[in-house]
Amino acid sequence: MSKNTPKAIRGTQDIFGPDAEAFAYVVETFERVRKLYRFRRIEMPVFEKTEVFARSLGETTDVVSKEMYSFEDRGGDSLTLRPEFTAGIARAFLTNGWQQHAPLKVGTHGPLFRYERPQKGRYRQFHQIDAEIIGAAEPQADVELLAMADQLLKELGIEGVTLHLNTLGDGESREAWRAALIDYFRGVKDQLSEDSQERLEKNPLRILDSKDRRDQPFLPDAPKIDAFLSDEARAFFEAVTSGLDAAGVKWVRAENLVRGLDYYRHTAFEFIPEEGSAAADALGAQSTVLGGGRYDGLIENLGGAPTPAVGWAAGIERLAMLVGELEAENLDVAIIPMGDAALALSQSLAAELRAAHYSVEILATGKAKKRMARANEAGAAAALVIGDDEIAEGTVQFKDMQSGAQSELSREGILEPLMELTTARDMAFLDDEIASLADLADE
RNA sequence: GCGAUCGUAGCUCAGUUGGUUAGAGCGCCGGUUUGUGGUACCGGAGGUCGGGGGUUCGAGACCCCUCGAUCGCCCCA
Repeated sequence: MSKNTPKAIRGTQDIFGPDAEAFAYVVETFERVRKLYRFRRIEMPVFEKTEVFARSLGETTDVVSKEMYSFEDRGGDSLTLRPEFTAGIARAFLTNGWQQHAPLKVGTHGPLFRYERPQKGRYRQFHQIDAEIIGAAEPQADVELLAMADQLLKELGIEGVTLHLNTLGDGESREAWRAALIDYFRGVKDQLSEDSQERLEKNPLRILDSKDRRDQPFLPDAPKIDAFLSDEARAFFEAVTSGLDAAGVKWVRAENLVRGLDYYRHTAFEFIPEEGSAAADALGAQSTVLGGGRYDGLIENLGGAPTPAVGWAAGIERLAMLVGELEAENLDVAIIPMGDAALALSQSLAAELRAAHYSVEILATGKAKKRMARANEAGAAAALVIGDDEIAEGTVQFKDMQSGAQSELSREGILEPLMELTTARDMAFLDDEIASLADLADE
């Protein structure tokens, strides 16, 4: 590589091959599950006015105070590359009058940007899938959203990840709890870690999350949210948990789980790999694979009418790491033309076969030996060799790549054996799928 | 933003206390059949040792800076 060659920007990635297949698999699976739950697809701009995020997430959060890609456009407006989806969706809900569709279930995916120190599973341009229910105050919405997340992870074949669930209560419960936490931690302030001393002012809830050994002794006796929950908030949380049980979604209570963004109320959750599991290993220090909660105050914050909402987002790269590397699907037909006349014929043949929904690759360059090897490499079910002799006869050499058997068939005659070969291959694949689904059902 | 480790062919790595033309495996290209694969054998291409500066008679190996990756903290999906 020449030293003049430009390099990629720090924290961005170029994804190719098995990793890209895994990435696409995550998105495709999300799209499929999304439809099962009848979430509508939306597309969102990648940038917004800076205030959309500043007001939504909270000025003092790390995301807003030091991680946003903000810039002035030529008109002098301060714009920001979206660091998350929810704020922009809430803004769209208001500016487009989507109230008329409430309760609105929507899903999307795409790139997000955060100026952070890159690490495994943490990038400056990263990608998320996202699901939101806006305008639904009932716990049923939380349950449905979590059931969808749970099913998504199962469909992706991800194991060893569990739902950690907490409630932050309604606005009043949360404030009362927050005040009690500040009181409690202020009493032992000089014994806390430097980080937590700072958190005491900025975001006391986060102290509960601390991994610092100096903070640990004070955590068990810290005030619990449960003591501050209003009757409504308690009833709400009970409805969520019993709904999850009924839906067959496994969860554990995580009293210390809080979320970093200011807009969360009531339900807060994260799917986290179990300690020591392969999943935990694959993710390194980035433990949360999917997270979210209820944000009843957000839309009001942006100047709208009070509107309840719940949502979650999941990192596509992180999910892809848990999925592991995937191979591209096998090729159906490799066409190997020998000579110019044969090339022209292969192009029309390829068009016909592709119209019939067979995947086709024309291998027109290199020696026959090399091309056959490439057909094999691509996992072709069949190879069609065409040369001057075949053109004269109106035939093709049809080779079953599995058995190696080759026969000369009329051009029209290839469809039937081709269908036999590909369905045999697909049936074998389906048998495996059914077997693994049966295993899943047994659990 | 803080602390630590690392950076040699496309990939995974080896390069002894600094010393002549920097190596291996896999991959790639070619040959052993001028139109045929998965094995075997033979041959070949490919690296300004992340970049810049310094120490030295001499540096891939030592020092400094820089860029990047990885690990932990922080944060978060």
